[in-house]
Amino acid sequence: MEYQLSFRVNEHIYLRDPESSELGKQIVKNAIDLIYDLGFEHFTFKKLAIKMSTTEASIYRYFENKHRLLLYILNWYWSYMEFLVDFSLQNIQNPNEKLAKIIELFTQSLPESVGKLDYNKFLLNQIVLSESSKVYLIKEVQEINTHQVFKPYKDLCNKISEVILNINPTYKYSRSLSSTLIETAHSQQYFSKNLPRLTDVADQKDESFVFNFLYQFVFAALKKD
Amino acid sequence: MEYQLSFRVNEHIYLRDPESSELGKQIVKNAIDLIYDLGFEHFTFKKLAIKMSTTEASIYRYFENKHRLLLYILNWYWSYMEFLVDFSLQNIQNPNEKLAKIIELFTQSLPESVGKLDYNKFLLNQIVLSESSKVYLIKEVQEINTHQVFKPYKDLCNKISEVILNINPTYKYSRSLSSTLIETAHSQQYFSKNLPRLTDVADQKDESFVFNFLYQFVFAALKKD
DNA sequence: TTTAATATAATAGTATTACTATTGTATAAA
DNA sequence: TTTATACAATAGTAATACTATTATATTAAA
Repeated sequence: MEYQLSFRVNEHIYLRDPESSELGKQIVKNAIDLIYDLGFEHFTFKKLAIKMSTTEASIYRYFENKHRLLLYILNWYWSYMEFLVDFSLQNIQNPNEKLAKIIELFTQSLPESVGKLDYNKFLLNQIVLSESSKVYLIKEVQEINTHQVFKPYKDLCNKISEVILNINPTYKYSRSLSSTLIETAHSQQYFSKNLPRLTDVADQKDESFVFNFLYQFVFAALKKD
Repeated sequence: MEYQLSFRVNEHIYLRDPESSELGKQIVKNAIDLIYDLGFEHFTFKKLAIKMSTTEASIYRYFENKHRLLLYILNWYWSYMEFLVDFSLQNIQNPNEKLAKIIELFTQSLPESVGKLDYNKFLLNQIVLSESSKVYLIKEVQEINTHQVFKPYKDLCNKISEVILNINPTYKYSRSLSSTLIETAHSQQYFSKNLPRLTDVADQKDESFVFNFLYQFVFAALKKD
């Protein structure tokens, strides 16, 4: 049995739903490839249009600007990760095991086995590591936040935070620890690869380093005295 | 007694040393103000030139592009923070107290009492919160890293990592914990202000929230079993 | 089955941004 | 007094971001 995964994305993010047409889907798919190749700063709608043999103006009918397109991809990623958390925690009762599983999801490559995506999981994961914080580290953050465009991120943190409170109901920083878990998973993976002296990774190919680091400090933080 | 603080910045970052002329100093000082006002994405050399009543071309004689200018400011910030760590740990013997002091430095407003700067400490601190990660989350990171442009950040982490190893000599992640401390201090302060649902902050004006959160988890991570 | 309405994307622009080659002027050295 | 050279301004070009308008295809109505 093979199934396709798809998520509804907040309609304030796009001008026209990219899921509603073949061109729209291709825009998102090709954008992931091209942002991976060029980095977000060098990525432009013109280059994307050339890659897809369409025109800039056609892409502008779907997204106001490249930031919105990145935000769309991240909303998609956060929704997907929340699904993956739900999916992976099925039939696990022990909350400690649950949290360990969550840390694994954010530090290892995304599982190929769980559902089929329209997008390349590896590339999606890579651009999340380098580009995700650029969707909220902007002057307009407060303004676009009123349109709930970060809701999937907050929902994801909430879900993790529930598991945390299950382990230690008196812990006062369950949401901050959740967002720190996610942000640190990303930054330490990025540092391991690009600025390893900011980490203690021995072998840059070692996928388990960030898992081990996060596992140690997240569980230490939750230990009751 | 009042003294002026100044740091040597890696010469690969600029075309002409901004410390070497009045115009150069003004470029950096005004850039901090304008990046704070507009955000890095909307900041351009043209706007900076108009603000300073000079020309774009004159600014280009100092910095190759706006990213290099931001990198210059961050190098300055990292050097300043390393100085502040050194300064603040004087006469503290207890390594636990030392680390508490370090967390305080990264989570409270920068102390006005320590030395005079050419730059506005408050604005410098604010743009670090929102813009600092943009200096390394770029496609060219590996290439510019070969010129040691991130050395002040690595030195700063090393210094913190020494204090950590003083507390727990067998802890295996002293550098990762240091970079996580700094990155988390920044991201949680940013979230507290702009996306509070990603944190557990009660009152957005509460400066001690991020300190308390970080203090709890850093010391928990270092506890020996 | 013809006409009208709608949806879609392409053409063809403009304004802004990023960057550079060249020129002009002031100061210092020969 | 002439010659360097240091510096910043003028005056550009190329790329990027964005938009108004037009063309075409499809669907719906008469």
